[in-house]
This record gives sequence, C-alpha cells and structure tokens, in this order.
Amino acid sequence: MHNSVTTAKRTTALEQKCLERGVRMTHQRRIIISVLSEASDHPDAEMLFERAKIIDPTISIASIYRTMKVFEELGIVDRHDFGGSKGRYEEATDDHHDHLIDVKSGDVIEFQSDEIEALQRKIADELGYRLIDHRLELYAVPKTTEQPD
Amino acid sequence: MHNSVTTAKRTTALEQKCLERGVRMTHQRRIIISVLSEASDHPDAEMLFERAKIIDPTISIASIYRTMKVFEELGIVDRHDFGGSKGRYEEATDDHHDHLIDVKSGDVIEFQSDEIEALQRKIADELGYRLIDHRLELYAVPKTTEQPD
DNA sequence: TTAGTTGCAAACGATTTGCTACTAT
DNA sequence: ATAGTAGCAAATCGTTTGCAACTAA
Repeated sequence: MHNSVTTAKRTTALEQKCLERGVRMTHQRRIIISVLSEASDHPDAEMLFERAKIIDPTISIASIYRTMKVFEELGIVDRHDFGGSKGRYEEATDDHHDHLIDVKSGDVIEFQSDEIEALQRKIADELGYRLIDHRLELYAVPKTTEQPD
Repeated sequence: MHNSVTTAKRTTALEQKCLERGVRMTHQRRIIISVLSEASDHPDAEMLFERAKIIDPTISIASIYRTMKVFEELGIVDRHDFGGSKGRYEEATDDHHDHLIDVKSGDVIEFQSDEIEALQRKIADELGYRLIDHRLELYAVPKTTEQPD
C-alpha cells in the first residue's frame, strides 16, 4: 500500500522540479532518482548504472551520463571527482557541505564548518575577489586505525 | 661554467634529486625542467609540450606525460585539475599553498593561510581522523570587474 | 502531434602503454 | 654493457554524441 512516506514525498519533489523546467519525467529518470535517493556513498556513473540495471536491465549508460548532466543543471545533483579519474555524484541538499575522504577505506564523510566558509570568503576578499564557489576536500586516516610506519 | 646562477642552482638541485633516486637525467627531462621552472601559470600537458617543442621540436607528448608522472613521484611536481578535464602542473615548492581560480580570466592565484590549515586539522581531528592531505580551491571573480547581472 | 528522450555504437579527448631503437650511466 | 628512456602509434578510460526508433506531454 503506502511505501515510505519520506521517499514518496522526496521523489515527487524532484519530479516536480523536472516538470517545472520542461524536463520530462521518463521511466529511466525515475529509476535514476530512486537510485540516487537511496545512495549515501557518492557513486560514480558505473555504480549508478549497476544499481539502475537491477531495477531495469535495459537502461543504458548513456542515459546515466545524460541524466546526471541534466540533473546537475537542474541543481538536483552535485558532481565531484575526489582525485580519482571518474566523476562521483550525490543528490544535492540545501545545506552546503564539504568532504573528508578516508584514504584507507575510501569512505566519504560529509562535514560542515561555518568557520571555514567565513575564512574562505575573507581570503578571497583580501585578494580582491568575490567568492563564487569552492572545493574543499580533506584526505585523512582514522585515528584509531593509525599504525606506526 | 656559470650561467644564470639561480637557474643553474635550481636545475642542479632537481637533477640531483633525480640522480639520487636512480632517475636518469636525459636531454628531454632537462628541457621539461627548464620549461617548468619558467612557468608560473600551472600549465597542462599540452602547454608544456608546446613550450618544450620550442626548445626541441622532436620531443614527444608521451615524454611530457611520462616525465610528469616521474616528477610527481619524486615530489618535484604537483598535479592539480582545477575542475577542467585536463591535469595542470606546477613545480613543487617547500611551502604549502592553495589556489584561487579567477573564473573570468582563468588565472590561478596562490595563497597561503595558516588559519585555514589549522582549522582543517581541527575538523579532521573532531571527526576522528588525522589529516594527510587536502585540496582547497576557491573559485572567484575580481571585485573590480564585477558587473550587475 | 511533436519535441524531448532513449539505446546503440561510434567518436571523443586526455592519458597510458607496447614496442623497438637509442642513450645515460 | 645494459637498464632506463625515447618516439611512435595503437590502446585505454571516462564521457559524449549522431542517429533512428520511441514516448511523455
């Protein structure tokens, strides 16, 4: 009968945003939206492709790439690269955050620091610039895992 | 036996570092070192290739890529991507710095902030991690150039 | 109805690599 | 002498695109 209320709501919100901008809500896009909303690990295109194929094995990798591009433009997806060669995606949220990459496990942890944001604005300002965007990634190892070299 | 003293010294220092690690100092590598040491604009592989060809037109792009990889491993070159699709290189310096990218002109400005460095370490620490490395890029527009949209 | 979207396969741009001929040590 | 390196061209990898067949609006 009713699925998870939150999931239903969220999906509708994204579909809404697509329709508003004249972007059609296709079968494939609905699948991709559901894959994205279930992911918390910043998947790359191939991971999205694999997960989408579970739902509909006829979907193509081209649709993943095309849809990610459309969604990026709609502002409902953010793309990162985290140093690797492939792009990685996450559903955009209203709150800005940066990433800490656990270099042992590959895990990505999101964090937020108003202090850093303010400092960045201040630095740009002092250099005579107005900050438009930024990218901050911390590469780190867990303290508990730490071993003597 | 002394050319420009500073250039000679620096080149020697890099050559030294290569020899120490069993990396041969070839004609092409010497050229690439000189191109690098003259660049202050974070050139990509193709730019390095063009500049190297002025000195010796027989050099190949493969040597640029191979040498950059070797130099990266030797720690005498840093590679960035600054959001574009191609890697961009700079001679490594002892002092750490981050980059502000002027999105109007494409210029890259280097800056240094102990405050930001400290804050990053603190954030990692609070998340239970020890900071290994980081990447910070500010994308900004000049205040003076600023126009009403 | 028709403009937007799909899957496919070919094209792409940046980078890497196998090979055979050199060259620094 | 010989291990490392060069240039060349072909290969690879992630991503994009032209096209003809569909499909949401």
